[in-house]
Amino acid sequence: MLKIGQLADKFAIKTDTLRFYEKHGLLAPSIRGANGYRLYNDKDEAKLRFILRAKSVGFSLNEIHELLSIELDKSHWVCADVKTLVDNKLLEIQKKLLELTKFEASLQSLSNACCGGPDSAEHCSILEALEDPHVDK
Amino acid sequence: MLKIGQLADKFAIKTDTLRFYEKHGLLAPSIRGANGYRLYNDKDEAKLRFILRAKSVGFSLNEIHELLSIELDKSHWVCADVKTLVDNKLLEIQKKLLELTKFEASLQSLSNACCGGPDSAEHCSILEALEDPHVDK
DNA sequence: ATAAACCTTAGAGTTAGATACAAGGTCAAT
DNA sequence: ATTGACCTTGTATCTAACTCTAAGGTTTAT
Repeated sequence: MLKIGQLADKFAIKTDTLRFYEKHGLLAPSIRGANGYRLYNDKDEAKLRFILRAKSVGFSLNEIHELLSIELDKSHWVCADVKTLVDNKLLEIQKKLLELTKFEASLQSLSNACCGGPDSAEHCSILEALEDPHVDK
Repeated sequence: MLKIGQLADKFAIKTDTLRFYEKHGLLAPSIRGANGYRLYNDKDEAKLRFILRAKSVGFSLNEIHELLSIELDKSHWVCADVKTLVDNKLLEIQKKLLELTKFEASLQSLSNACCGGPDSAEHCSILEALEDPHVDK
């Protein structure tokens, strides 16, 4: 049985974060002490590990909520349900990757075009590229 | 001279966005009509184009603010100043790319491990991977 | 002249995920 | 018995970039 501070320390998070997760329906301690203190057992700890691991692969708290409702009632779900969540997330991540890759390419070409030296910025090719009314998007 | 709605339409943004940019010191119309209406001239329009183009390569509004203060007073800056902004942004984008690439790889391997079929989720390898107390991070 | 479409301001709400603060109760050690 | 570390609740704040609402004034077309 761990108190909130002990569990937080164990997973290198803040007590505030645990209360936040509780308020948002992700993880409530199984019991409270007579003094009202939150007490977390091994199952709670496993659930927290699940949450943090899901976070570490990019799931949002809302998505983790969905994952948890499956996790806690596995027999009513099938593999396809779980895989769909993962694949949707994958698509989302890939979309973001695409956008960032475009940003990267644009920035790189701006950077390459600029001398980066002590010359006045009056003819800086970066600024010119951003100004130019002929190039769009 | 364009009214706020006309300029907004021209660039496919909302009038709210233009007021927002004004409030945040990015773009104020050169003049106001006798009725108090905002009136944007060609220079304002060019500035908006600059802002939107900077946004399209990934700069935040704060960063665009910096870029604009250079753009509007070029002679007091040198290429190195501009290039530094671009290169810092580039590093930031690359850092995000790295994180998302890790997410992608993790999700992909979760997805690959799962049959995705109509079998009960009780032995779903995705859930097992997220549960497993032995694998960390 | 009246309705639709436009404009003004100030200020509140949204999303996500915390993070901080205030006012107070509890516990362990000295 | 008192200090300090811990816990409780509720509420507020933060970032970013809008987005929306309210209450009202203006323009344009019919």
